[in-house]
Parts: sequence; C-alpha cells; structure tokens
Amino acid sequence: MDSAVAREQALDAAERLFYGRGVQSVGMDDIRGASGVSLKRLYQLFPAKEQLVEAYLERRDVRWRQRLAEHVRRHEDPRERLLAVFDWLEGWFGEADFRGCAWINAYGELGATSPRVVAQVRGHKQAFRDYLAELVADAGLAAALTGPLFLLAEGAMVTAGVTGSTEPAAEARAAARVLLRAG
Amino acid sequence: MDSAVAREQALDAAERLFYGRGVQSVGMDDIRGASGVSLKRLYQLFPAKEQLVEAYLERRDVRWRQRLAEHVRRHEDPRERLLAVFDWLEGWFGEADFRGCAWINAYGELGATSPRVVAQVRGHKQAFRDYLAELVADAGLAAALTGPLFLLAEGAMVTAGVTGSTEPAAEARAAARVLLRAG
DNA sequence: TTGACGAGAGAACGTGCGTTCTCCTACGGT
DNA sequence: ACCGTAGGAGAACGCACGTTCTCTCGTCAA
Repeated sequence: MDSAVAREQALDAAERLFYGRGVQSVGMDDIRGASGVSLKRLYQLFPAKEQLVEAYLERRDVRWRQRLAEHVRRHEDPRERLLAVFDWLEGWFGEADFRGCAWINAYGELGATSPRVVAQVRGHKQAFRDYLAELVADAGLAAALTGPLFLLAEGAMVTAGVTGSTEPAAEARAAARVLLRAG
Repeated sequence: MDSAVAREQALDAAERLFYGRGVQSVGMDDIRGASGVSLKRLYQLFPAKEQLVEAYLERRDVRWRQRLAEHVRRHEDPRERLLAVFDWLEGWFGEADFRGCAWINAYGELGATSPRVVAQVRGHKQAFRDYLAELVADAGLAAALTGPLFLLAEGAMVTAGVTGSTEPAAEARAAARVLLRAG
C-alpha cells in the first residue's frame, strides 16, 4: 500500500474517532482497527500520537475553511456573504455527527498539556478571524465589525456543541444583521 | 478532621488542579497530595473520580454565578447592569490563573464520555443564560436580546481562553452596547 | 532457488492511574 | 492496662494504552 494512501486512511480514521470520542479516549489500536493501517506503519508515518493529533487538526482546518469558503462564494452581495457564514454554520451544526468545534474541544482536552495542540487551535481561530476580516473589508464595512462577528460565531459553535441545537446559528445570524446595519 | 472540612479541602485542591491542568492529567494521588486528605477519606467522600469532578463543577458554578451577580448588583441602571456582565468577564479573563471557561473545557475533555459532566455543563450554561434573560427583562428590553448577548459572552470566554487576552471582553461589551441601542 | 527486505499481526513492555487493601498508630471507653 | 475502632501512609492490584519487538510471510532481484 502506498504511503500517501496509508496516511490518508490513518487521518480519515483519526478524524472520525478523535472528533467523535475525544482524543484521549481513542487508542492507537483503535486507529489501527478503523484505518486498516498497521501499528508499525502508523508509527512510521507519525512517530507519536501527538503528531497524529496535530496532523488531524491541520488537515481538518484546511478542509473546514475550504467548505466554508465554497459556501460563501456562492453569494454575490458582499453583505450577504458575511451572513452566509452563519448559514453555513447552521448547516454544519445540523450534521448528524456534529459534536462542537473540533479545535475548542481539543483545547479543552489538551490545551493544558500540549503546546503543539494549542498552536494548532490558535492558528485555526486566527485564520477564521482573518477570513471574516477579509469579508468585512470586501463589504466596505468598518474593520471593528470583525471582532463581534467572530465572537458571535464562536459563541454559536460552543453553544450548539453543548446543547446539540442548531438554533444558536440563527440567533447569531440575526445579531450579525443588526450589527451590520448599525455599523 | 471533620468530614465537612475534608470535603472542602478536597474540593479546593480539585478545583485548583482540574481547572489548571485539566481533569485527565490530574490523578487522585495529586488531589491527595494537594489537599492533605488521604485516599481512603477521598473515596469515602467521593466514591469515584467522576463524582469529584461533578462536585467540583457544581461548587464552582455556584461561586462563579455569585461573584458575577455581586459585581452586577453594584450597578443601579438596568442597562449598565447588563454591560457590567462584560466588565466582570474582563476582570475574570485578567486573573493570573485564567485558563478559559471551566465548563467549556470540561465539555471538550469529557463531553464525549461522561453524560454527568455534560449535564453539569448544560446546567451551568442554562443558568447563566437565564440570568442574562433576567437582566434583559429588568431593563425592559426585548427578550430576543438574550440570545445574542449570551453568544457574545460565550465567544469572549472561548477566545480569551485560547488567546490569553482580555480583549474579547471589551469587544463583546462594545457589540453588546450596539445591540442594546438597536434593540 | 535463495536470500534480503518490507510489511502485517499481535505479543510484549513500561508506565500511569483509578481503586482497594494492608499495616500501623492513636485514641476513647471500661 | 486493654481492646475496638478510625484514620493515615503507602503498597498492591488491575487495567488501559503508548510504544517497541518478534515472528512470520510474501515478494522480488540476482
């Protein structure tokens, strides 16, 4: 089996299991079982579990932001594009396997013990914030709007994760619309 | 030593260690060392670690909401009281040992494996939201404002935790003021 | 055909930790 | 003084899991 293929399969399993059950409750043996990649191969690809976790967060970051950007791109009006972010969140929250924001969860689980994970979380949140800032600038709005919109989105992710409801996305969207109007 | 005293000492140590280093990386033996309460006594008071975690979250919930309410009570004007919530958050974020919201972190760490912890987190967040709803009602504002204010506060907690900055509180406060004006 | 090599299955090893057990000490009542 | 009991210190137990090792087998070059 090709190394690249094995790597993808390992990451597929890691993402499914880590996101669904948390990092610490998933053993390397579970990854092996779910991916079909042997332990020996796993440790060749990722010398330690922490690096598998890092790779999982990194790949998910790229994909998550891609999916978001693709949804946003379907809208023409720059203000609509900003609101589309919250629509996309609503769709995400409604997915069957949704269990909150992977990075916020990882921070809660590993933030105190793994600086590499903290760096991944900061990087992801910064990238998301930068993306919002770009949308705000494209709409010709005040840069100061970025912070509040970001906080609304983060609050919605946390709340949707804890409660299991998609409602926070709609609440955040409504609040965002008010802020856009007032800004 | 009195049972009640031992219980408080155990919870003091549990709170300091669980909040500071996460639940899973703190052993019962660490609790014993930090509290001076013997293992035997610990297991008399809390038959399993999970119940110690529950008790920790429960006691912290009561104290956290008390501290917040005491700060808010110092303000007369009902709208000022709402904004005072965000001032209090800023002070909290600035504390030396601040490491994010204990419940959000606990959800990330144990949400997938411990329904009791999930219940504690939901309970705490619901109580906080109810409190905000009360403040909104007292100010004669539309009930629909509660959701957005709650999301701003949650977003600020997460972001302050991840970045270690107090800035999100000020951003949230500013956004809250705009929403109050527009609402 | 043979021998070297890579890969997989799974045992093995070391450690950490939740929980329980053992032993010892101190004290309170008779 | 003597015993029963509570409590503390810390060893012991069982298990989970990260990581490494062993054994075996298939493959491919010479």
